[in-house]
Amino acid sequence: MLSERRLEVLRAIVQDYVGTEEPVGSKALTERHKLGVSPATVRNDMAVLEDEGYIAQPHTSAGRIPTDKGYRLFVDRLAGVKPLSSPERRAIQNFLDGAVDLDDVVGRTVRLLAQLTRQVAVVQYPSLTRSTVRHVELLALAPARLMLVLITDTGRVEQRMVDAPAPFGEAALADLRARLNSRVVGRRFADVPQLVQDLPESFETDDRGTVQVVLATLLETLVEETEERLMIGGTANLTRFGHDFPLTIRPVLEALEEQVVLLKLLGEANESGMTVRIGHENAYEGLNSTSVVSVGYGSGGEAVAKLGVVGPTRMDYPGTMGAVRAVARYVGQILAES
Amino acid sequence: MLSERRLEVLRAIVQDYVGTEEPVGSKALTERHKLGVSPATVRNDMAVLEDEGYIAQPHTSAGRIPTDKGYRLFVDRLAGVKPLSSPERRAIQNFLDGAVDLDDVVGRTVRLLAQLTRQVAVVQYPSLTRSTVRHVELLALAPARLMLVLITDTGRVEQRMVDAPAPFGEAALADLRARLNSRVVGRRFADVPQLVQDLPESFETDDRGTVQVVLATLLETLVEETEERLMIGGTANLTRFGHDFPLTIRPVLEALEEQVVLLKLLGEANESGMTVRIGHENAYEGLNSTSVVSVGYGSGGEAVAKLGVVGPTRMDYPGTMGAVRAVARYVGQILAES
DNA sequence: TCTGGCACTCGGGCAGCCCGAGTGCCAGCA
DNA sequence: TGCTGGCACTCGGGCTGCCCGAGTGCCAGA
Repeated sequence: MLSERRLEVLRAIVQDYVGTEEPVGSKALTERHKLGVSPATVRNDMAVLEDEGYIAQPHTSAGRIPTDKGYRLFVDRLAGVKPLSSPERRAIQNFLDGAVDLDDVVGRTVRLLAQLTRQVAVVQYPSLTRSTVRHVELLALAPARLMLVLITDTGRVEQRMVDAPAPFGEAALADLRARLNSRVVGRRFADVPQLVQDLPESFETDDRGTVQVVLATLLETLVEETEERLMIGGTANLTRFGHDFPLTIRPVLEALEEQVVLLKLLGEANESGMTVRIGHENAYEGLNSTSVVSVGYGSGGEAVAKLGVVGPTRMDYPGTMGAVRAVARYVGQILAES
Repeated sequence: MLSERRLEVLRAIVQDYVGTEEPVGSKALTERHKLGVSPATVRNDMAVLEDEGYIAQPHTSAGRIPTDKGYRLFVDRLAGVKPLSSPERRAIQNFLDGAVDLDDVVGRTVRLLAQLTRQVAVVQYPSLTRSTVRHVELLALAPARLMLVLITDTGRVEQRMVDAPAPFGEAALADLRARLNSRVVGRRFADVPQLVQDLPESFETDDRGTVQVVLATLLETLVEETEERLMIGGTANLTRFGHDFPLTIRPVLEALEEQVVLLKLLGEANESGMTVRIGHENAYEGLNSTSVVSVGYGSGGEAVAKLGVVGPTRMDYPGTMGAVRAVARYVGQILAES
């Protein structure tokens, strides 16, 4: 167990290093922080912290920098979440209030988050599986060509073409549309399959095939779209990464293009609370020198999707966590209103 | 007017510099290319080319590199468009054929283009203004809450919420839906405004307000969506930019996030043929050290949108142009089929 | 008009040097 | 026992001076 003062030293190291990007030495520490002890004492503390693996020296005769383990301790025990200032809060609200549709909400959120944190922002679109159905529409573009449109309570719209095995009359179409809606509107997507299971039976033999194809397409859409979409922004902030950055930045850019990786990353995050993954805690190798701060957001009490930021392990955790949390909250509000 | 041989020297310089990324000297040139003259002669030619502004020296006692003007001449007069190999063509077709919807087509296109050219790819979604209407759908989510869904011939779907000033009956809704569709289906978006102009008059006074709001929303959607959407990919290729690249890459990343800038960039491109903008020819300052190769694509003979790549001015122009042209062609085919 | 020769320039890389920040250790003191 | 001041030591970074070689421009001759 580390003494109170040693924790204080660790905190000071993290803060200084985040600020200056340079290894911090014992003397500088005592000058910038009121630790009440001499550099020599700090040196002893640092030696202990290094033994325990919380800090490291890039090379002899250099200051110390925090390790992933050090940041972890800092986040868990030494740092709170820094709330945003009220002007910032107002700015967020104003900015998000102007959104006209879901794409716009997500787009604005991603820009906002990138700007606030000066890092790369990732926002997941509200998930289909947790959403409820607001409406299902079925259009005949040609006698045997239908279009299926799915509208969610979060405003998301998905459409699919359906090629019917046989021409499908306008009456049958209206019938199917009505029955489909009466069964699924307001229900969760996850429950849809069993709700429509027996629908084909109530149709005439001629139409049954088409109904089945339509339902199959609907269910398929639900499954496919479980691979969620997401939007990223603020990649220009990657240039603030560090000196050695051509090596660091490349795998990060690659990771950001792999939506699968990002979704997995966000997916790993805790259901409700905020999650911080530091450096090697990230499963994906390319992100080993980055930290990911993510949190769920949703229209009600329940999270329908996640958002977060990706930045260097050397980041301002309290500030970033504050911004992420605040933005998630406001987006949730906006979604609830629409 | 430059002699044939001097042009040949310029071509050799461009090719070598693109390959090696290093200033090329007279001796190396004569060794790698069969120019049939001595280094001394080449030096004289180089001096002329430099006077004319086609090449430059980073510093005395270094080789020459092409200027923007040099690349321009190279593209205009010295280089053709390099056709893809037939395995490449087959690969493109196979890759694009698997697409399930418009988002997927665009997504695959962007990945494909980035991979083929090893540069940053930009693909614009098919434009609404040049598209035609396939269907307009109108749904009542609540008595005074409507949803307007617009479906284009390219498979794009746009939706908007409409708050009606007064409750709107199911009959009136069906009526409006039918009339709207009979007037605009198959017409170009640009023609829609005047086609629906007199619609409100044929409705009862009670409903007229709502009809007007719906139409207003429809027209607004057309205008708003003239700010097109686009998708980018291959940003990881930016790391291959050059040595000095932290300075170069930042403004490029910023430009790539400014959709407006990109759209303008693509928009400037020629209607039909391929357009190459080299270095300072790009209006946007951040892209002054990049070249943009863009071309229109479309389902018929007509271009409905554009796509292209952004890369360093030092790029393989013939190869890039070949890839861009080929991809545009296949995407056009795919769109025509769907 | 091309060519070979020659003197010149200058950036990059290498070796050597110094400087200073930072360390670990130790003896002394509360 | 724990903190402190002092001291010797280490080592990376930056500066200087140097050389080398690629590349140039010019010129006289074929």
